[in-house]
Amino acid sequence: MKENITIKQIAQESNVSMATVSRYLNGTVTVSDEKRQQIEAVIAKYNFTPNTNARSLSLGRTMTLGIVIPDISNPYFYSLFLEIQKEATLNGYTILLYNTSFQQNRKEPEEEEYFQKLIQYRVDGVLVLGGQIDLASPSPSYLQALNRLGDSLPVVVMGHPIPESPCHFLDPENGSGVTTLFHYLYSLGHRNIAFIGGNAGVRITETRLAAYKKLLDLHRLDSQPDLVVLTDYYSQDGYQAALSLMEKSCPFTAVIAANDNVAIGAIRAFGDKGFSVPYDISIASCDHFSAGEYSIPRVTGIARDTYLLGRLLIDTLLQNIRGTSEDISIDFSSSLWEGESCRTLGK
Amino acid sequence: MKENITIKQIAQESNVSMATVSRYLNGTVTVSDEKRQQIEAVIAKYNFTPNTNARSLSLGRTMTLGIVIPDISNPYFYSLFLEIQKEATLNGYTILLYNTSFQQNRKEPEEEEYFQKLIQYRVDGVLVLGGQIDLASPSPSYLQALNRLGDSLPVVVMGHPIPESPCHFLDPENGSGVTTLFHYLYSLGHRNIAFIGGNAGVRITETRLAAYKKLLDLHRLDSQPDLVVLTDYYSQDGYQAALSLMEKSCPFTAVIAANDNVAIGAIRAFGDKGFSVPYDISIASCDHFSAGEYSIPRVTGIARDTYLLGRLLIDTLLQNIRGTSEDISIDFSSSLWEGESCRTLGK
DNA sequence: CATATTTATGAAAGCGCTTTCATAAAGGTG
DNA sequence: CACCTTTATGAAAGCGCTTTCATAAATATG
Repeated sequence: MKENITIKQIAQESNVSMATVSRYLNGTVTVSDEKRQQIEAVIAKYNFTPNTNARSLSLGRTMTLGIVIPDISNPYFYSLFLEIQKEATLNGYTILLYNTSFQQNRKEPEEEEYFQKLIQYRVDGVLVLGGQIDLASPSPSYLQALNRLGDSLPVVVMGHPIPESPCHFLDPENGSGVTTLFHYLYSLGHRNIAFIGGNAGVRITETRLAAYKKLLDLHRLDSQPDLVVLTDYYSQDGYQAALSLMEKSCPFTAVIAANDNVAIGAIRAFGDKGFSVPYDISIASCDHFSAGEYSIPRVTGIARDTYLLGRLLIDTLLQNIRGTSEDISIDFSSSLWEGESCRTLGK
Repeated sequence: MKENITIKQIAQESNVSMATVSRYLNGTVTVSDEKRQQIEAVIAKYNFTPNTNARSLSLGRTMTLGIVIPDISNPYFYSLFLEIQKEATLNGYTILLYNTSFQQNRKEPEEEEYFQKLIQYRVDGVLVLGGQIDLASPSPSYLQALNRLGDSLPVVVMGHPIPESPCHFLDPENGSGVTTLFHYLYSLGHRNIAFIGGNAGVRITETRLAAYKKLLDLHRLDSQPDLVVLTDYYSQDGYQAALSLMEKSCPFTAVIAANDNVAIGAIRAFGDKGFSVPYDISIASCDHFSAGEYSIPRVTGIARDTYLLGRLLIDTLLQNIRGTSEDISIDFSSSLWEGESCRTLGK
């Protein structure tokens, strides 16, 4: 292992001062040709790379952005992340990623620990994408930790705004996806539409559920509690939800699922019980991604524009860091991707 | 935004020296009750958190581990990551994650940049999981960057060993999965077995392909070049591969796919052309994960023990950091998970 | 050519923390 | 009780970098 070599040593060996080496490295000021060559030679000789910690300490700025994300393997979050990372890099920032594997019933306050760490690392800004913020009522200690974070740094949160918080909020879920799906299924003739969403108590679910109920109301349809099953976002959850839907005796011909994975799990469960999608049951997903394009049948669903959203998130944060805070609002384009999982009723 | 407060200010306001505050924070030495209380009060008042950069600088150690991973959304890598993160945290390390979104034909040398950054950040150790190292012949500049990384820090690489490298290598792929699948399909009566693997030129693919060819040989079966299609690891690749398999006139009754996603894409393609899995064609996956458990039909495949592997990787790195380097070798348990995508031939 | 301006450079202070060294106070020993 | 440990504390140096301030050299200006 090579011992760490410092600017000081580079300076000595190339017969210049530390200041000059530093200036050469940062290009802040022109260095004479002669010295530049000496310096370059010595740097190359030792493969020298400046110590970022020391630099940050001296600069009072780390050029690092923290991002706290509940489940990076979730395609929705992953695509947001990719866009954010790209934009951050272009602006000279390095990303410090914390994947919290947030699960509702988990005891460990992982997110709070990560908030604390981000403060300690003195990152220049933080992006919080979902997680406990999405719970209908986040724990007091979480809220305190988030506020403390917002007090120390520029923070942009993707989720429902919390009153009096020093953070900035951006809430892309307004139930419009459910509305689109509902109208679509309704126009195909479906009147008994079930809803298998994400976890109860989670904001996004509540919003979608509210939209769902409002639509039932609008169309003068009865709201059947038995047609609502809330679970989680994985295939196994869709599977379980579909089973429980079938156990109840309330009839239904169509299902709105929280995302593609849930829809795929449900298709599997229906199939296992002898029902076919879309012939017996239609199913559509609130959150389309590539998994739904290769399943059998392909899952019809709402494709959200993560490209735009990711960009908006990082841009907002960068603006915050630069102090030119300015509230933006954008209509998120989302479109219906049609597979074969829905079918006109009664044909 | 709160201005940053330092140990010095805490010390002044609680009438002790900086040294005492530092000692209190790190618990290195007992501090008298009286002073401790003063200090605690002032810290609470300001919500003070020590600056990690300064700490690292002074300590010459960052308690940070770098991990470079080609695609964290890939379930295989994600499960490795979760295990690694858990173990690292338990040992007091924070993870700096770089997702390279490595793609073979990409021009940008992302990985090399990240190696450089990790050196600059003076992380205490690095884990490189796949990526360009998996190419049959990584570029010279990549190798140089990797070696430079290994020269500066303890580095553990998951991938095929490179001679003379200062890094440690751990190569979990030996083709045994393909062997298991082949025997399984053979025992079901299949003799015309196709292989749709990951990218050509990638080590893991070559290893699996070599195993595949050796098995054909062993069973005295003809090796048909038309039955081998190399693409990538996503569903769309499986889809394309299956199409191209059907275009050729070489008959086959079974397919070994690189992973579940590829298998699912292939099933889709066969279906689109009027063939049913498993009735017309059997298909099995080298890398089983949950996606294959909910597809229709469920995909039979090799489940690799990522729990064990992740643990081995991080343990090896930690040992390296502690200087107690010791080569371990473990047999990776992998087991056959049976779905419904394979069927006895001719019944 | 004398003076004013620009440019290249170095010395040294400072970023926020840890730790060595020194010292004073407290406790233990025969 | 004199002496030796142990324990709690502070002063100050040092980690590797940036940057201000000062200075010397080079160039421009009238």
